[in-house]
Amino acid sequence: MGRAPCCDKANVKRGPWSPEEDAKLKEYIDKFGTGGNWIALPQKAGLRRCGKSCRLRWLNYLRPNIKHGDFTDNEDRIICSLFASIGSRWSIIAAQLPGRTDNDIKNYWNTKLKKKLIMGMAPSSQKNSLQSSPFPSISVLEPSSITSSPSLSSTTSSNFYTSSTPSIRSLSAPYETFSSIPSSLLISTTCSSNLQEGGYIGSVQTYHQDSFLRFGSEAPSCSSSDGSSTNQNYLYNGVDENQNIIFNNDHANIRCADYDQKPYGDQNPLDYSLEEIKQLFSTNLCNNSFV
DNA sequence: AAGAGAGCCAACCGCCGATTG
DNA sequence: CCAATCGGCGGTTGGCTCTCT
Repeated sequence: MGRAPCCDKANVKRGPWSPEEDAKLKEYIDKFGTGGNWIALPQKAGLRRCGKSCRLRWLNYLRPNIKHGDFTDNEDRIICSLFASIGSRWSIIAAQLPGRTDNDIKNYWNTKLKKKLIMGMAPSSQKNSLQSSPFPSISVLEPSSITSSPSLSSTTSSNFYTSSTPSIRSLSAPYETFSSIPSSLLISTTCSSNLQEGGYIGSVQTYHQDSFLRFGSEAPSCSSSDGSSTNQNYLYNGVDENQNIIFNNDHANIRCADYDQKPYGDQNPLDYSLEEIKQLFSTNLCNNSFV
């Protein structure tokens, strides 16, 4: 037997919201907040709506800073990579895309992105990679591509997949292999580095069961307001503003944390070499020898 | 121009886990 | 400890719009 309905369906309005209802709901929440009780909210706000309907309307449409409209290539990449690693956990995926709702992402995936992938139509800059593999691969840029541009995000926002740029090398990233690693072990991972080449590696995000494993800092800051930047900044934070891991010389200082247990921003950055990152995404990962 | 089909997306449904009394 | 309640989530649906024939 299912649970009782949350409201009297006979006495609540259903279907699309009118501008007047939107205004009422928004005005009420702006003034009083949700009060932690969606069920009681519609009555207080003077709405003949189910509390769940109010909640959905607020979260998916009325809430401030909601982003509507086309998804960017970068957002495509994040969705693809997270879907490959955790599946249809839309709320978790949405949490990585500020301004996007789980419903939006779900709709976008079901109506567009899935077809893009099936048809081999990756985000425009990454077609080559996805035509050969359902999983994104990691690209590594040579140091010159990092330091030569004041706007890191504009030059590297498309580096999650193989690129046709000659200076970019790609690494295969079989995301499903992460599931074999106990997330608790990953927190204390340490690596040394001997690599002589520099580079830049795409953002790395994955999950282990309910735990979110992430590399990089939560609020990376690698550029000053005038657009200038330094390698030192990159090294310190480990990632750029797009959560991409920065490699320079033979090191990348990145954070690695269990999202559910401790914010990754609280973890000390650890040194990883390019080789070690490669191993992260290759067979060593499957064998747990990374830890 | 009109009908059919496809695409899109807001909203609903029902289940699950957490919380509360 | 247990049942009731609620918030949150993912899957699904229905209706509107767009495109094609």
